[in-house]
Amino acid sequence: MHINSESIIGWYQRHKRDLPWRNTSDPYKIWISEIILQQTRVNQGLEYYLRFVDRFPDVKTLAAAELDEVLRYWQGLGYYSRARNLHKAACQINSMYNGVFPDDYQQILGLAGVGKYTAAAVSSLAFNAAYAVVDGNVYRVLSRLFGVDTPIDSTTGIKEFSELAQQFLDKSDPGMHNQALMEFGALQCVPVSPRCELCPVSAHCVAFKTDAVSQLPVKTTKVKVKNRFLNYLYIEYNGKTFIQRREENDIWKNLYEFPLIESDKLLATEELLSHPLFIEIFDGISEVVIVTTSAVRKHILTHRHIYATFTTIKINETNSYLSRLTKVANADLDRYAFSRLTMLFLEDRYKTLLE
DNA sequence: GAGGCGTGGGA
DNA sequence: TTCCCAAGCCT
Repeated sequence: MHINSESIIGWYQRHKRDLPWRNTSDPYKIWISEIILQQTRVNQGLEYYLRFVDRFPDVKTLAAAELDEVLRYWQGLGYYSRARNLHKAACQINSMYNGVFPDDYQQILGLAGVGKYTAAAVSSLAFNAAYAVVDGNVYRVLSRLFGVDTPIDSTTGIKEFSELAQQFLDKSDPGMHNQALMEFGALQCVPVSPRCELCPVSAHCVAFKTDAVSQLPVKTTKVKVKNRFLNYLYIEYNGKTFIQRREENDIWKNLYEFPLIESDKLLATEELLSHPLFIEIFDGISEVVIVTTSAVRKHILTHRHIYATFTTIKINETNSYLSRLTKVANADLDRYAFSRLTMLFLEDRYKTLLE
């Protein structure tokens, strides 16, 4: 290997952003930041990080909290399994390591929600252990620098890049090396139209010299988008409404939502009213008034297109079905974690009420 | 090992 | 508009 990371580390020290998790050696806070930053940009995660560590400053505080509250702090950030696993891992650390964050790579790797990337990041950044991180940035930087066109999402690609990253690692300062490589990928060696004329290693970059920068890294799989149709029932009952907690292994698990009728296509109002579940939900209630049905909301996820409606329904009595749900005053809805889709509906509704 | 899991931003 | 993505992990 005829190039090392020295000039990338130099670039990092000149260009790095001042971020809160870079001003601490607390493995707990470094861990929290790494989980938040999974598949998430710094700008999106920064405020969440600050609020989260303010409310849950250490392992014991996090482990002692209710999952519902942890999810409240995660609301809107996405990939909610991260929050569930953070809570689970805090409990693991409590019971297995007396609340002291482990300093060993294998032990860190054993925590819920921690894979090879996060274990390498936390052990190198907090304990300077010699493990190279391999994240999306590193794939991109290494594939271009060394001209590797093995697909990064293939079994051989994962192995090849993992070995390359470990060889490339500056064992004298693994934490610095890892941060430098990721920041370099995030700010300089960006996915689209990088400014190679400003790059400190372009002279050594195989992709630059062969004009292949725009074609690296190589990825094979393409996500297939499926449609889902969600018909939510926003029920008005004496200033209160009904919500339920999602418990299935599905999108938004453990978040709250309004009573839901999922269908395989868009439903006209008459189809919704005659749906067996709708009939069951309002069974025995004499006066069920359809106040309004929202326009269809298209909620775009990476792998799903969700078409959702919110039907506002007014009732003056309850029944056995509804009594099994959580009845909540409208003013108290902010105590529960909801998906962005539902939050956006609630924000629109609140604005409408003010008009 | 392929599919599932969120959200928001930029070209 | 449409596409790709952004510091992955789990099953």
